[in-house]
Amino acid sequence: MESAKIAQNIECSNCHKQSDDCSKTFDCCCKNCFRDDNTSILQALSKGELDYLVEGKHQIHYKPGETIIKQNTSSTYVVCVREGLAKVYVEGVRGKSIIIRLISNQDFVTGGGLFNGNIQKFTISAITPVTVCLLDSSKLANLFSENNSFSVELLRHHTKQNNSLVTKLVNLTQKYMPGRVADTLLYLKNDIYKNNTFSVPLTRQDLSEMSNMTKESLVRILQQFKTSGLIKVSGNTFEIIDENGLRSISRNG
Amino acid sequence: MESAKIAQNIECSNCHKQSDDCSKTFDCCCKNCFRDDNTSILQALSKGELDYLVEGKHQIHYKPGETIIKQNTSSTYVVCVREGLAKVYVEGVRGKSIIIRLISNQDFVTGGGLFNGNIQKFTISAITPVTVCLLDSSKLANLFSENNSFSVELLRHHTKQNNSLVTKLVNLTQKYMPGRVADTLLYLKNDIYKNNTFSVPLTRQDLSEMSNMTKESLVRILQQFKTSGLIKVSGNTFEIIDENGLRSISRNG
DNA sequence: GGCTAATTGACATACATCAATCCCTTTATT
DNA sequence: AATAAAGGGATTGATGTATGTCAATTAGCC
Repeated sequence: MESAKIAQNIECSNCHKQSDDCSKTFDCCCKNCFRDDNTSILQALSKGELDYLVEGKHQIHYKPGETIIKQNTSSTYVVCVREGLAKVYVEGVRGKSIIIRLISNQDFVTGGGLFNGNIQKFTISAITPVTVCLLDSSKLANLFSENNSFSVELLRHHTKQNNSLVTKLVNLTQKYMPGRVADTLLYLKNDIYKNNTFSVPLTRQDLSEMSNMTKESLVRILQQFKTSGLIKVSGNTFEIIDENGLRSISRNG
Repeated sequence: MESAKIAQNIECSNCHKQSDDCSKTFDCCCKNCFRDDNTSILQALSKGELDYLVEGKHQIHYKPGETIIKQNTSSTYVVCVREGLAKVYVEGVRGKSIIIRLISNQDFVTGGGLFNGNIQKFTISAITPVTVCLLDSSKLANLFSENNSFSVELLRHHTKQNNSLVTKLVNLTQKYMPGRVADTLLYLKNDIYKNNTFSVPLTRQDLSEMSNMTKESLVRILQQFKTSGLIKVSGNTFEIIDENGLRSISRNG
């Protein structure tokens, strides 16, 4: 153990990492926190670069329902979620919305404005109480120019987002409702909660906006899945009984 | 005019540019051709870098209907269209496809595999006879690392594609058929042909796959637009009579 | 006990499907 | 050269169905 050296720092009460930043400010949007996430594109940054990025960041708390980023407005911030759950969605025609994805700890949203006029293409709003870091996107742009492996990571991030949008396009336009609900349930199980049983802070309306249908239709499909023995539902608690069954429904549209 | 110096080169019979490349090989995927396009992301490259990229390129001809890139296969090529019209589409469930966009001269498709395992997320096939350059994507990756303004352009390109996918997602899932057909017609007029009257080499099936509906439905909507005086249609020749009318239909879904 | 969300039912409709006909171009035949 | 046959796309009509809309009821929850 090399903890001797690290232990000189006070452990942050919130994120439980050793950091001079945390120890001084008790502010958990600290450098260590960023580095902790193996999937973060910020991993490619050196300590100095991370210092530069984190300096002057804003750590903000939002209550459920509050808007973090508003679609079609200009914002020079890049959002990085520290705590809680938020939804990224597009406000479409006639008041209908599509939830693109859910974001939680360490998730990173560039919003479509990077190097492109800073106009946000999504609205992001808090579902649970949320803590986010708002990073200055011009700093990100500077790092993009200076650190090549970081820019590769950022491009990869965009490529993946691109591919997931294409998949969503196909799933939402070509599948019947059962297939779309199956996709939503599998997304929650495998990508968000990573557990067969999970309790979601989402309303039926939210779930329907993830599945591109009305809330009434969503409820009906959930009932069908319940009586077919594919899932158990009790309020906001879901249990996936037959994942292969759901997969099959998803495949056949 | 500085044509004296340039005139020492033979003019390429095909692309009508002066170029030693063209003059020797009569191969129109020449460096001059690339530089000619103001919107090309390749503009950010120096002459030497362009040489590096263009060296070893493959210029290939395709007949109508031929597949240039096949979805879900691995390919280390990046496609750059020199001549003709091709469609970029996703093959979805139950044999249905969605045409994402049409590509013609100078258009550039990275396909979703760049820095991401080289698996293509789209199928690209020729509509008219098509000439494309296939560039080695690893060379693109090298240039990405070396030339910062090029990497910025590439990221911007991805960001724009991202935003257009989001728009497509909303349009195709939330609008009624008339709104979707209006979008397709406005796309053809403003983005592809840049003219009120245009003759498309597309079948009704193609148009329907751009609008996410069956070909029968597409035909019916076109009839409605015709009798409403919004457009004139005769075979494959379209004339936009009332663009504002179409815009209004597009907005209201 | 009142508020919002969830559920259920009856009904309306946008859209797909299926089948028939039409139209136009290409190929074969006399 | 004129005509017929063939084939594929375009169009139109009749019908079925997936899904949305509207309204009423029930269930949770500060």
